[in-house]
Amino acid sequence: MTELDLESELNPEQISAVTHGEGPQLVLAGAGTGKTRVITYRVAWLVRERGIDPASIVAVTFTNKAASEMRERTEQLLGQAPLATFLGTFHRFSLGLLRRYGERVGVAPGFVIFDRDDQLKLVKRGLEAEGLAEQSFPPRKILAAIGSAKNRLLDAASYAEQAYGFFNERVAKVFRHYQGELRQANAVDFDDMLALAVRLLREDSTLAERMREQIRYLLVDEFQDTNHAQLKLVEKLAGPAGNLTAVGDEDQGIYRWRGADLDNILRFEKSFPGATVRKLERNYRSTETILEAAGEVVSHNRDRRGKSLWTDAGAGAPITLYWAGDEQDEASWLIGRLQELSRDELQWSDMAILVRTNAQTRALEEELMSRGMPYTLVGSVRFYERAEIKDVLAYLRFLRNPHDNLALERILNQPPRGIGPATKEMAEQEAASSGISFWDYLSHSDLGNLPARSRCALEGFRDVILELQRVSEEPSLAKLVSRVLRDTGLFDLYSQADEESAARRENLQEFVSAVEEFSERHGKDEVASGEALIRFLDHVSLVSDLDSWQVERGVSVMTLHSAKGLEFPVVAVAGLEEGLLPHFNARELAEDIEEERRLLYVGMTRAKQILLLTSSRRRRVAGRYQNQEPSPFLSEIPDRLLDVVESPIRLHDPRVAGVERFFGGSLPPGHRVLKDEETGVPGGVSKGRRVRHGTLGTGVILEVEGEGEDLRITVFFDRAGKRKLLARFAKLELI
DNA sequence: CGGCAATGTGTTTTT
DNA sequence: CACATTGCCG
Repeated sequence: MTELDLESELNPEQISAVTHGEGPQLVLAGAGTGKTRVITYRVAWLVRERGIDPASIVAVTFTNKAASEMRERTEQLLGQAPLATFLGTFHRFSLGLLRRYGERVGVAPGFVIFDRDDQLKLVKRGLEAEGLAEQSFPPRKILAAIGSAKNRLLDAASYAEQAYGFFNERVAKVFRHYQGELRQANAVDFDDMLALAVRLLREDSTLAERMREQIRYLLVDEFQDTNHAQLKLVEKLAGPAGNLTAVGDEDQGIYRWRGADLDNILRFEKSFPGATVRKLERNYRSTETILEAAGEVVSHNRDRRGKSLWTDAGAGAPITLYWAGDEQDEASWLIGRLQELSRDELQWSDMAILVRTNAQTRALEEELMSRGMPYTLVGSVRFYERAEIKDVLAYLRFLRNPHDNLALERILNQPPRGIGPATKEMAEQEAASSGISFWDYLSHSDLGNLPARSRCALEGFRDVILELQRVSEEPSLAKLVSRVLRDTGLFDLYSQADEESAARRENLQEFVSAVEEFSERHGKDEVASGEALIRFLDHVSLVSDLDSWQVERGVSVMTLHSAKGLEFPVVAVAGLEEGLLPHFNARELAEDIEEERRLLYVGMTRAKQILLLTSSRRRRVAGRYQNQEPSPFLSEIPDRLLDVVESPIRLHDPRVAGVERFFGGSLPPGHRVLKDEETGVPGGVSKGRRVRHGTLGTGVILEVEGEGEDLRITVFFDRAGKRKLLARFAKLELI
């Protein structure tokens, strides 16, 4: 057993946070200041030095990955395993509560969790039922409104009460419908998990009291990303004077769009009066240059308490900013640069490329592939969201909960077994006229009223399910899954030799392995298969791709959001352009722009030694080339910290810069860009190009100076000789 | 009923 | 450009 040596392992600020006594404390921990360390040491200290029962400590993190890291490190510190402390996400915690006491808030045991696709389907059905067109009421928008209502702890009824205006009143109707269907299916959505947990604790004060007594110390990580429901949950569990340690950094709040409320951290003392507030400002991760640049950027935000990070790591290398021609050029320079760096002592796994949107990863991936460099793409194609996997999951969900009619709908004719829309419609009618559910009708009626063909198809489906239900009584989850794959014909669906089929087969096999691994880790003998099935389905709903990601193979490519909490010796943030970062959809509200700035801040502060930034003049967006302006955030980085590299392509290859670029994004009236086939050379205003002028005739470009409105072009006209023209006025046509 | 083709559409981040 | 949805035909 190792000694807990705080003095030599922690700095004074960290020590006071770790050894904080009773009452709430907020630890404002800047990027790289060792907040994980504080949490793990605090848990270890409470157990070791204070003799606190580990089971009475609850530590909530934002991702499962963070939780398992903390578990590992804490167990290491204590030299014992496994710890009885709850260490997991808000959602996992809430789900645990609901699995035990859910009946008190209206969810029957065995309820399932609807994913985003299910949610959208419910919204669409609600729209249809209310006679609303998807065009004027985009399902995603409706769903966002419902989600945000739930985050604010409004149920359908109270939402309807306060909904004003045309749009919101319709949302309220869809919301009511949506919630009704959830209940009918005995299902909850993601936001329900939190909202119902809060409701449970509000309505059952005895339970709340018991929980508060049991949880003697509550620790919450990434507090800046908590939403209203999560704050209320924390308040319920800790009590106003409770032993809460909240750790967070308002400069790293990047989940506003998901309901996160920065006020939770900015006005912490309002929720927890008398709280001690500490700051961790000593950074152990990055160089001075990186810290200063990132600090300058984020200092432009208004919504912050403000802190200044420092390090004694020394200045380090300057930040390199590359002005790329287009996204291929960007990828090629960036990855070339990484290749150069790998000749030093750096490994591929020491490097990460961070982007704002998943779409940006394409060009990067192509470049990495073509150079044969090892890389891992994080999170773009989620395993459990692949169609073939969702099919199996739908069967499992339905077996566990026959009220899950979304799952039923999915599997009814998958694989195709002759149950088309017409058959489905008829059977639904029959079920409805008998006043029973669709499945009850299928399993308990003789289907005599249906045409023979439909009847046979439905009976086939019924028999498959009934047989599988028998299998699911047996204890082995893995066996059930393979039976599902075999008996339903799902696996045979992909028996062809083509690549896609093979990939899907592999995925299904991987799924079976995942089930086996899960069963082994969760003691397969102890629980009945039904219980195991619930646990597995919960697990699937709660894990993300990032959770299983390890810095193992190659360069990591991921979104800025996924990068939170990680660090790499070399970090590149690509696509620093207006419209991407800050993102187009976040350009209106000051709060949204500040969040985009924080996103860049998060990205920059992931870097330990080397930070690369790129900004492209041109980018393919939805298949069309678009001219891009540099991100305004770039000008917030002091010049002296930047090494600027200009794409060589721009200097001599007008293909990339493009004529639009020279005209500041739009061509003057009367001008057009000739198609490449028309000129033989891809269009662009550059030296040597021939042009035609309305009155001066044809000529050749000698010089191009200035930009945008000030763009001046010197042309040697065949008839009129040398003339300097302001491109804004002169009607020049490239020929 | 099922598969395919053509058409049209929209583009963020995810526990 | 990629995806989803729609419409058509076997």
